[in-house]
Amino acid sequence: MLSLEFIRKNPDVVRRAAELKGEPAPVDEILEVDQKWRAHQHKAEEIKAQQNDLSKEFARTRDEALKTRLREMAETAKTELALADAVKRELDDLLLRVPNIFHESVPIGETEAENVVIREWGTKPDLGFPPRTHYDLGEALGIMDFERAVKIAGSRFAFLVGDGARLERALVQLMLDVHTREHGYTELWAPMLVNSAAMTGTANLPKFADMLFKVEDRDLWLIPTAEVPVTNFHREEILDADRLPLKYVSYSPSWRTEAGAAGKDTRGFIRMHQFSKVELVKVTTAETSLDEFEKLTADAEDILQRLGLHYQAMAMCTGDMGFAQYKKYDLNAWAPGLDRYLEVSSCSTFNDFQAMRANIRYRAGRGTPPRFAHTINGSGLALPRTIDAIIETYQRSDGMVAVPEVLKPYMGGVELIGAR
RNA sequence: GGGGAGGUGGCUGAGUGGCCGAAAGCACCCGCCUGCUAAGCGGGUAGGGGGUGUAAAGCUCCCUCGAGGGUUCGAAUCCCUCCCUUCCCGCCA
Repeated sequence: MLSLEFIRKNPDVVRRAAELKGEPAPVDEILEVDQKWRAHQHKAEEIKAQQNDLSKEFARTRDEALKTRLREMAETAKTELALADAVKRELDDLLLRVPNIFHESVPIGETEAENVVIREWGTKPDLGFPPRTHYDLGEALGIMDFERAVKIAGSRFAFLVGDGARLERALVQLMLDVHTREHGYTELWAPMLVNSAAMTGTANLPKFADMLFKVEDRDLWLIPTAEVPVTNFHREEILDADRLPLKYVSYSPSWRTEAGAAGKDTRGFIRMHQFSKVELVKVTTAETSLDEFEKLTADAEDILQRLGLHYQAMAMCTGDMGFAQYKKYDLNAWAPGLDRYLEVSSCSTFNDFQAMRANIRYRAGRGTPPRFAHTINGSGLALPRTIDAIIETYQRSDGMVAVPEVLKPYMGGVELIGAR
């Protein structure tokens, strides 16, 4: 979230950012409630201070009249504090609903049409024959099964079968190996159900509850991304600055209701209720976060390059960026069969927006006050669409799919999917 | 799931109604001492918020001893509920 102090001092900056993001921001309401809260707070504190003083006096004098007066004061203080607390809760709730501001380098725009391609790697491959889609090939090769998944779970679920499942596992291994051994990330295996506080820390709550699966009768939610448990790993902590940046990589399934995506990407292995993802997370300082964000994006891109997949890196415009993000890049891999780019990674930096919610701080030096950390994350990469791009890019005219060179060590001798 | 013990600052840990936001130790910082290092000596070091400052500093007040509620003039300390840790038993991958 944005600090109350920041909103007090820069209401116009906050209003403008919200407007360009297409998000509502209760700035005026906050300023109003803030006034109210401070008045109550001040009054409550005055009574309390007086009460504390007189209470000490009573300890000495044991004066019964004073005791009666103190009893009344205690009542007054209690009601006034309760009033102040109620207003503060209202204020806190409003603060959680204010979108983040964005970095000055973010392109201004309303829709995805105004996103900007900042990099392109490789070119669209010319296969020399009409490319087929991954779902067509996947079902023909028996490595993807959507029909049976519908039977046991519903739409937007899938089975990967045989070499399909193996391909997914190989990709996870490759990504984890590269990120831990070469990019310096520490692997985390994280809880995949988290509580409301954690969800609030990463800003999935309160605004986006309808995107999440919730466990009945418990304060537990299925994670929509490992970003949630991993970013919250250091919640309520004060870190030493010389330990930063902290770099974590975590493989996990991710669950999303895909509310609001009805009718979109219903065909194929693209937009699933459950999917695997290798997620990169950094916790860093204010000074280094933009730089670390670029490096994290490069780490994700490295995987695409090793896989030999053509992709574009896009800078998201304000309107397409989202509530919590300070700056965001999407990596879109080319899928020849679908004849379109698929978003396989989304890399974001949050400034101190998440850290403030999760209360993650660091101390820059002895005797200096703690500061809120900056958090960064990005997929490195999301599995289904990466698999799609691989299948469609490495397909052959005979309907079989070649295993990319880097994956061969992980495929247990399988070099060609479909050869039996 | 049943029963016992417990949750205090960066860490260890004392504190059973006011003198406690908290002894002591460790760690760390500053200074002194020392040829250097170690030791020693002196001082300092929790977080959040309000008010007052142009800002910082400072001053001042309030809150925080797992969370919430209660008793009391007054709660780290007493009572209740919940969460968590740990031990024993039960169950089970």
